[in-house]
Amino acid sequence: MTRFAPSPSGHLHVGGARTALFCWAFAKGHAGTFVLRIEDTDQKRSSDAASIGFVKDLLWLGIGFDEGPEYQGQGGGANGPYFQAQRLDIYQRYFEMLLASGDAYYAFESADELTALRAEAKGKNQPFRYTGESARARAPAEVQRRLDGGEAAVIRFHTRAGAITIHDEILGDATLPEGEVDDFVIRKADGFPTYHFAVVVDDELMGVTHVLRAQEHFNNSAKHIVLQDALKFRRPIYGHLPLIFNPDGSKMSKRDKDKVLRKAVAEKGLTSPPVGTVDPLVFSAWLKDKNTQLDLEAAQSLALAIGAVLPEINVDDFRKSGYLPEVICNFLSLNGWSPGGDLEKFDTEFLKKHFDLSRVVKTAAKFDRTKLLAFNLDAIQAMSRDDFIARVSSHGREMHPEFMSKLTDAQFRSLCDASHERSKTLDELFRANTFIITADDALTWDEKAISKHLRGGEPTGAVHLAAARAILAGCSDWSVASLESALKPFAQSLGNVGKIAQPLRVAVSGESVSPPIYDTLAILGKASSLRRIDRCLASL
RNA sequence: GGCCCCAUCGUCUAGCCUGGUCCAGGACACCUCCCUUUCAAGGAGGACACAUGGGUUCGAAUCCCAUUGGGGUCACCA
Repeated sequence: MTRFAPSPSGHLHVGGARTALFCWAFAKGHAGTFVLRIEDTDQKRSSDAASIGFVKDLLWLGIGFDEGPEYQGQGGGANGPYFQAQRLDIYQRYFEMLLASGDAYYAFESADELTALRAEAKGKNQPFRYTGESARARAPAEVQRRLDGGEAAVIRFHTRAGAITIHDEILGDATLPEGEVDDFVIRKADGFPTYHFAVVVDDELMGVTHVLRAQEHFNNSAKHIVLQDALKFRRPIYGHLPLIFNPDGSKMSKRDKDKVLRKAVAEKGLTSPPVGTVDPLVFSAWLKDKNTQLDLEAAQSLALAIGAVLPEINVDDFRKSGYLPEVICNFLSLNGWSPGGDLEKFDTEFLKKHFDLSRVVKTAAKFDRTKLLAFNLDAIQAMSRDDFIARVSSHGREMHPEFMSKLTDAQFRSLCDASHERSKTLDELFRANTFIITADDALTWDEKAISKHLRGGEPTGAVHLAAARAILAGCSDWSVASLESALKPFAQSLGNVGKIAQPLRVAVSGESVSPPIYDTLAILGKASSLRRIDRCLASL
């Protein structure tokens, strides 16, 4: 049995997704159970209604769970509740056990006092270690009196002397010398357990046998081990997964979006937000303090307004950008694991069958979006025509409803056919072809494209365009094939086919880049194409 | 800074455990050429790595040690 145990969040980021995927694959490959547990023991961060929004990302990826919160037919189970905040009475029983055995004690230092001690240690370049001698020596009666008096107190675990060895299926064994683990807090002043305590109790009670988590948790394992021993719990088998970084080696985080925005804002010299994007007060506070983050919606509207492209961080970002869930899973698997040999492309069925801890790599990976994009392209090209149309259209209905509503079914299908082999994402076709849904009378032309392809050349592109217009006007059948046969002889008479294709392209699309020209004309239709050409000619 | 972990092309990685078949394989990116109506896509080639220094050994990418570099961690966050 494995578990994925994130803190509540509306979004799943790629690192979390990889952890979930590996936990899922490992459990499924061993006829085991995959549990989702929500670690919501931090009251400050756990109030949102959207607290488990990330579950929809999990399901989109195809990662279902056997036990956990009930959500769209997933979850349930006999070991609940699966929200830690609902398990307080359970933890309380174990606190009392440790208190009674002398393995835990009350401590009364305030957060400020501890911060000061920490700062002092830091100043001397020493690690901070809580030594609980005076607290442990306190007479039970005094402790009781202070508790009765309503004084704020935490419960700390009394870590016994001795080195602690962590067995890890991925990293091997590591031994922390005595004194590395201090008397850490297991119950906060608000009565909630800390992460360490809740994890240990829940993993035992839920029957978790294998704990796969990110490497940043490695040292925490020592704390978990001493707790398990004191509570007479079984020790799960650990596997700490290598971290995933940005290409520049920095940690991947939602802050990266703010970073990109700050840079774009600075480049544009903006001192106030574009109207209708971000509240001016929020904006100036955000500009002033580089540690603050805009919320997702604000960030997106600001990005749209200033033409910045936010980096994809969350699984949902990738979905919106038109990546395929199966490709995300495939690619994520390759960050930290490989099946060996030269095999790179595989699905989650394969992963389930072949995933094993011994082939997990020890080194951190840098997340390479370019390779992801290449994988996405490969997967799209491998789709059947009908599949592609279905998936693009479903993406379009959600992300680009206006675009979809302005195209007839036939137009959309032609556009798909013209775009299939060149689409790296499901979104590209929409972003690259807005000229199609622009009204004929509203189309504007890119100045550079006009001067190069219409005004330039000898004779000018405009002359060829006018000639082509005459030929097109005589076409009764507006299909790709007949357009081609109508235009080709003329084009060839000019020597270079580009002489006619480029002026036409610019005239009907406004830009020098579009799908193949015959497809472009066919999609627009005769009336629209001629109207655009006429307006273009008139505008010169 | 203490402690822990890690180290193969720019990137993800195979090979390492069970030294020789590795003057190190694949993929993405890159470069060149071809195709071509734009952008892509596609085709054919190419360049590119065992961090350094010591051992062990007939022989080391593979085993050992040191150095260097990178990362993690040191919360009443998870």
